[in-house]
Amino acid sequence: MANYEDIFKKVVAHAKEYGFVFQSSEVYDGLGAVYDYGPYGSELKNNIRTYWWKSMVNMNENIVGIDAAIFMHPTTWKASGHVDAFNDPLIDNKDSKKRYRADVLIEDHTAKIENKIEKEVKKAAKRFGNSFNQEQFINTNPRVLGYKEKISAIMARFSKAMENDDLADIKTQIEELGIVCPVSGTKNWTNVRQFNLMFKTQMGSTADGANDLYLRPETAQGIFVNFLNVQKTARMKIPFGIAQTGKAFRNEIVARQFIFRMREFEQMEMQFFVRPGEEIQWYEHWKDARIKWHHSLGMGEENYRFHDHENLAHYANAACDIEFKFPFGFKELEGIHSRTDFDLKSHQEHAGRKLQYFDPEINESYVPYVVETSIGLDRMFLTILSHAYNEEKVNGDTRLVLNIPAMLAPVKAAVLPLTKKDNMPEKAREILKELQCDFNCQYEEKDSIGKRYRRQDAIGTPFCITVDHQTLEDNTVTVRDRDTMEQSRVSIDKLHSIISKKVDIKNYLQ
RNA sequence: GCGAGUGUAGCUCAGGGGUAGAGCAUCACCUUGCCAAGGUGAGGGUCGUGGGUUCAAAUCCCAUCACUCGCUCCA
Repeated sequence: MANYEDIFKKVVAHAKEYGFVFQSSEVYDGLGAVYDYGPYGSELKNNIRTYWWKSMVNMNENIVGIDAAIFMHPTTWKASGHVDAFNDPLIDNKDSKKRYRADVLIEDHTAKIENKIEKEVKKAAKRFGNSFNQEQFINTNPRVLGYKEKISAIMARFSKAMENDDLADIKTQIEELGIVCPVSGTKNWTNVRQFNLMFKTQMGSTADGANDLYLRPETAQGIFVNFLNVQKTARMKIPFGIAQTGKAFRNEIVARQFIFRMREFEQMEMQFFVRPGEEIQWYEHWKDARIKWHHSLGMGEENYRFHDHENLAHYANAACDIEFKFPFGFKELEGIHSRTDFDLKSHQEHAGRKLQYFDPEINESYVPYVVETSIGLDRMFLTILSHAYNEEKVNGDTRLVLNIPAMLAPVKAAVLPLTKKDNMPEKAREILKELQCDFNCQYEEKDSIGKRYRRQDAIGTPFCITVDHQTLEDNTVTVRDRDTMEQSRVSIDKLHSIISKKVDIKNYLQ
């Protein structure tokens, strides 16, 4: 395991050293859980996005794309459930290190008092036998009344504190009630804090009169609110899908594992709208289609697995993850969820507008069910980078190579004059010019040829094209393969097709 | 938020009270010319930040910040 961690460390260091990923705002000591993509990183990221887009949107005639804004009407997040689900006041016990929802602690406490009432009732029932009038007892017994008063006093104070955002009072209340941690049994509590999943900001240039907005925590809602727009304008018939890539933001509590978990990240999502009752069949369809997409990259089928969700979210009736074997273990890479009609229905209610589809085949209107595929672009990036990173032994020496799927490689070919003399640089630049238009290429003349090969290996360039003396005579060059290190001599006019053959997306899309 | 660790050159690290070091990398020139590490030279750091102790602090003390790991959290 330590070995895996070492490899992961090396991957992270490599990502920085070779301009793939930098820590955000590094000159200011960094910003937690935020990263920037460098020259090669941004190329790789673009290539991954393009591959996804082509295979999802361009290769499926019933899927179209959109690009929705990051800002959305605040009610969107009420409808999606994000506002309510993440307003919980949280408190930690310093001894057990356990975190609790403050409202749950207080509710548990009142539940205990309720139990006491029940006990009183049972006792009384025994005592009075058949003549026992439970209702009367509860309304008159001084002890029971005392308990009830206690409960309502607690709840009243708690609600008031919540309304006023008086977190300090909630803590005081927990202390005064003598609530102890169920694990450690102590009253050693931290302050009550609220963790917001969503980033809040303001729209409007003046502070007063500005509206609170959120940076979207998921891209899906941009698709749902545009459901009718897209369906009508692109004349889509169910079943059909809407895809989009874009940034999403989450105020997570801590940062871990490099770009695996970021506050600002990019999603590649597709929401597929289907007839109610057919969602599970489509869910299976997309599970299959998506795992095939992953396998198409040739990074080892054994490195992927499905993980079915046991606890389904409020909106889902089936859900699974595709997990990839990262250096730190199998982790979620993509989610496939059958989201039912929850989202569209909820928007329908909150917006007061019908979000329905008239299905001419069955002559009926309904709110479509949705099957979602949602993959993290940054996670996909990490998948590729960590899988591609290899240290090979070559003649007692270590070769560091990124075996990135050729189609995704940031640079497809490097054109290298063997020496800086005898017109070789000029010839090499001629070749570069020829290839540049179709492939991202590099020209390099510094250092020994071997050194240049290794530098290209380190950024995952599939081809190195070397111009030598013979080139000037017969227009042939050597082409060196990244993965095998083998060289072959080919004529310059074959270069285009040799590179194409390996890097064309067509070879990967089935 | 708790606990632990780390912060010295672009990278990896050494140094441990007395005016900053190595290797690699970078740049220039020379040399070589098909798989890294040839030669000569150069640039680059007030040792995370602030304060304290001291004649003197990168070094000791305190605080603080950032990062890493574990816990917590992660529709």
